[in-house]
Amino acid sequence: MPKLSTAKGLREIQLADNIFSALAHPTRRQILLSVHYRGVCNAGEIASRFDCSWPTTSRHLSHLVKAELLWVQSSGRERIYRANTRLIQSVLQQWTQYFE
Amino acid sequence: MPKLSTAKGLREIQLADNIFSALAHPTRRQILLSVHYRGVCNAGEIASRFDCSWPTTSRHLSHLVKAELLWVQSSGRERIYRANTRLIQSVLQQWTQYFE
DNA sequence: TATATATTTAGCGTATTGGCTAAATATATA
DNA sequence: TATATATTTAGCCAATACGCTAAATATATA
Repeated sequence: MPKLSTAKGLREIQLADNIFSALAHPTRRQILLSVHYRGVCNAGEIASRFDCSWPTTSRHLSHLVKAELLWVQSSGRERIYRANTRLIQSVLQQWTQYFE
Repeated sequence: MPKLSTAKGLREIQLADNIFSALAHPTRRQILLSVHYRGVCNAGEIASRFDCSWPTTSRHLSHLVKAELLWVQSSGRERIYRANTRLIQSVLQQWTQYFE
C-alpha cells in the first residue's frame, strides 16, 4: 500500500484517485474500452459512438487524459486518442494484489 | 465484455457501476483496505480510524455494502463488517483482462 | 482570403455527493 | 424500567459532476 509520507507514495495515491474517479462513470469506462479495442481513435469517431453530445464526450475525454488513462496527440485539426493500457493494467493489478 | 442485451450482462454492468463508484472515493478505498487487512471490524472501530464524522463514515459503509464490496452482520447492538475480497478481486481482475 | 471542418472551451442549470449536527433506533446494562 | 451505548437515518448545505447549447479555436480547403 502506498504511504502518504513518501513522495512516491503520494504520487501513487494521487494516481489512484484520478484513475478510480475516471473509472467511476460508465461512459468513461466504455470510451476507454472502445479506444483500447480500436487502438487509435480521433475525437469524432469516439463522440459518434455515444449518446451524449460531442462536448460532453470531449469532457469525458479530458477527464481520462488527466487521469493518464488516455493519451492525446494532435494531427492537423484532429485529436488522436490512444489508451494507456499499461497504466490501466498496472493499477488494476496493483489493487487486486492489495486484496490477496 | 458484458452485453446490455442480456439479463446477465445487465446485472454485470450494474455491478460494475456500483463497484467503480464505490471505489471512487479515497476514504471508501481506505475503509475497504482497512477492513480487509483486519478481517472483521465493527462500525465504531472503522469510524475511529478516519477523520470524518461517524455518520459520514456510516454512509461510506452503506455505499460499500450496496456495492456488495462489504458484508454486514448485526451482533447485539454492533454492526460487523467484512470485506467481500472475492468480489473485489474478481471485478478488478476482470477489468484487467479487458485490457489484455 | 473566406469558408468549412474538427474539436475544445465557456457558461448555464440540475442532480448527486459528501460533509456536518441532531434525531431516531436498537440493544445492553443498572 | 430508566439510562447508557452503538449505530444509522434525517435534514441541511456547499461543492462537484454532468448534461446541454453556443461560442471560440485551430487547421484544412476552395
